[in-house]
Amino acid sequence: MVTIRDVAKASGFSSTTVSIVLNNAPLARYIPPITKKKIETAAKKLGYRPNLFARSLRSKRSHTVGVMVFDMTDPYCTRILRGIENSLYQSNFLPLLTDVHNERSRFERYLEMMLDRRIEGLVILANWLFLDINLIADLGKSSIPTALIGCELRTHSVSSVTVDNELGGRVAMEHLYSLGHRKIAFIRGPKSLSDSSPRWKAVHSFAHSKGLDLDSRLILDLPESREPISSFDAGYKLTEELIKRRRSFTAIMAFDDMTAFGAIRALSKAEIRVPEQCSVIGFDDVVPAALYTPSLTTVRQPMEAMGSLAVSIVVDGINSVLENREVAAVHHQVAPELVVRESTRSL
Amino acid sequence: MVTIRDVAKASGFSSTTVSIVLNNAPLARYIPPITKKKIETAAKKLGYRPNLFARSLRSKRSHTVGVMVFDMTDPYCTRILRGIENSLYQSNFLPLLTDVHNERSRFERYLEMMLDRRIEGLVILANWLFLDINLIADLGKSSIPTALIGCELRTHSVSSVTVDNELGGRVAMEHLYSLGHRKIAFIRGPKSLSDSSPRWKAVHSFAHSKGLDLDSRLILDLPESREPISSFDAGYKLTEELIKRRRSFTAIMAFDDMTAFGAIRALSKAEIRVPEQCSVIGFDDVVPAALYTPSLTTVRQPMEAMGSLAVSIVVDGINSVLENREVAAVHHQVAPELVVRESTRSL
DNA sequence: TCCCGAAGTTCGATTTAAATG
DNA sequence: GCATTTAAATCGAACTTCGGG
Repeated sequence: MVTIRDVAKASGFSSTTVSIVLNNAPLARYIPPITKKKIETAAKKLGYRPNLFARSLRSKRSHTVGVMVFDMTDPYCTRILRGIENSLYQSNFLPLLTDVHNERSRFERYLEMMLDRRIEGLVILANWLFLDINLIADLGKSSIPTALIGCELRTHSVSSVTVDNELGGRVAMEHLYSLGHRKIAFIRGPKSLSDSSPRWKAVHSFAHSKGLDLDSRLILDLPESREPISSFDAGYKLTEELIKRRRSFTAIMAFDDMTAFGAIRALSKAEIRVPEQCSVIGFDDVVPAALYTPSLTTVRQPMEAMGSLAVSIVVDGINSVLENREVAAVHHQVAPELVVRESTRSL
Repeated sequence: MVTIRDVAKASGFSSTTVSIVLNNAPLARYIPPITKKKIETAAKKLGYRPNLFARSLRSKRSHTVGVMVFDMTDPYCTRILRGIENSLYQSNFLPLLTDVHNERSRFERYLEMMLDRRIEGLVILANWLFLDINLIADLGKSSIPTALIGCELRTHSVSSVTVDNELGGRVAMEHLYSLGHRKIAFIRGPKSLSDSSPRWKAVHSFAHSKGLDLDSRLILDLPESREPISSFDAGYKLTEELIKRRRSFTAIMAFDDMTAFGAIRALSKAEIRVPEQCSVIGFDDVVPAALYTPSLTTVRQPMEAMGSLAVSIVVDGINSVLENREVAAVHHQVAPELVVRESTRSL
């Protein structure tokens, strides 16, 4: 391995000068262009690459940002990760990406590993609240700028990026309503999930504003669970239950796309055609939504943008820390967007 | 930050002794239990965590393995990553995970970043051959144990893990044949992909062995492309083309699951019901395959296992390097497995 | 010789303070 | 004082060498 001393020897200068030139440090303005050129060509010729361990040991910087996701096999994660990765790539930070599998023990162990590697910032993608609030709150104090995607800790000093769930719920309802649907079945999210209640609140107030009353026998709740697949299974079972109740409905509003997929499967089993006999709308717009048959109408979370936003919050935070400025937590809410495909149709 | 010297001071011993005790180095056997205990409790009380930069600088070890995937939004990647991540977690290595987006420039830049961070091993997940063979071959020489998943470089000193595509092709054919299908349409993989030809070879020889002749007007090829979504689009378009030709067929064997999804969509548009009027079989068994309506019959690649296998190859390689033993490239082929679901049915 | 512990060197870079003309 | 360069200290842990009992 070629070291800075090798470059010094080859160029005829001291390692100090080499360091100053190659890093374009403040002192570099005193160094004549000829010297610079010599050093640079020597470095290039030798293929010099600075040892990051040595550099980080001295400078206390790692140029690394930790990224934690709750479950990488969940297509929801995947798309946000794209945004995170892209932004980090552009900011010259390397992501230290870990998958927590919705297990608290993994969360703790990976967090330790990241701290050991001196991450300068942290992005946590966690819509399911499996994580230890206290641990995260500690982070806020630890001078490691942190952003949460998909949930919010208003009380603490941790930034967040979330969708406007209320808007999303309203948009979905407006869509179904405008297509003429009045008898709508609902599969709501689990109560422990912070996304659930604002979506429902919007549905409720929309219905109220239109003088539509909601049939409580057409409202079911997703059970608490942390497996992403389970929301498909639950969607399937709850829709079967819905059909069994023999209350007529012309549309289903599912908590998320996975639930919607389960619902479509159950409808199809019961020989109810989508969208001819029943419309279905999801939430999220995960990748498979566009590939499904029928393709799924859904409320899209701008996932790439959310990832980028979280990164820019964290990177700003890192810069603030470097300049000894105060870092304040920010809370962003982004607007979702209706994507009309084949699974909904007017009556 | 608390350093080893702080622990030394607090426990009343020198930093040497602290280092020996906490690392359980060979010399530790001479040190009396009482000393050890004192040092350990002091370390715990202070919350001492060794600085990895300092440690790595000295020891030349990073306990990090690089992982490169071609596209994280591809569900094929996702599932293999699970296997990789799990095994790495158990081996106490931290993955440095990067997503190359099927771009060569990213591949090169991330490779450099990884090398700079002194990865001890590398796992590359790349079924699409976008990558620079030469760069990878260099890796083989660079004493960084490397494993390729999904393609093979027999000529070079790089290990690999692949599926037995020939077996997979045969299994799929046997399934369709046993259901009574004789007029089968094929959407083959792009020629540049190493998976394509063995699968087709197996189909061909199976047909030959049964005296079945393949109608060339029912055989189409996926175009060359690196977008995962495109295989859905291509599957859709090619199936439309197939229908337009008005040659009757009772089953479609698609190159992979994405292609199969596209085919199902096209069939459904043409009011051809799956599986009642046409069976469809895929390859891979990506997560959405089980969620699709109808759920997809497919040839499953044991993806988690493939990821684990690649990791164990790399970890073995790392250990060999540490003990100055020779590292030989190994080439594993794993057996795929038929998963029968709803998209195929007997005539 | 065996056991225990410490002083000092090393890894490869950055940075401070200082030395030249 | 100014432009140009460098010796030496430093970061935190690991390892080599050595000395005392």
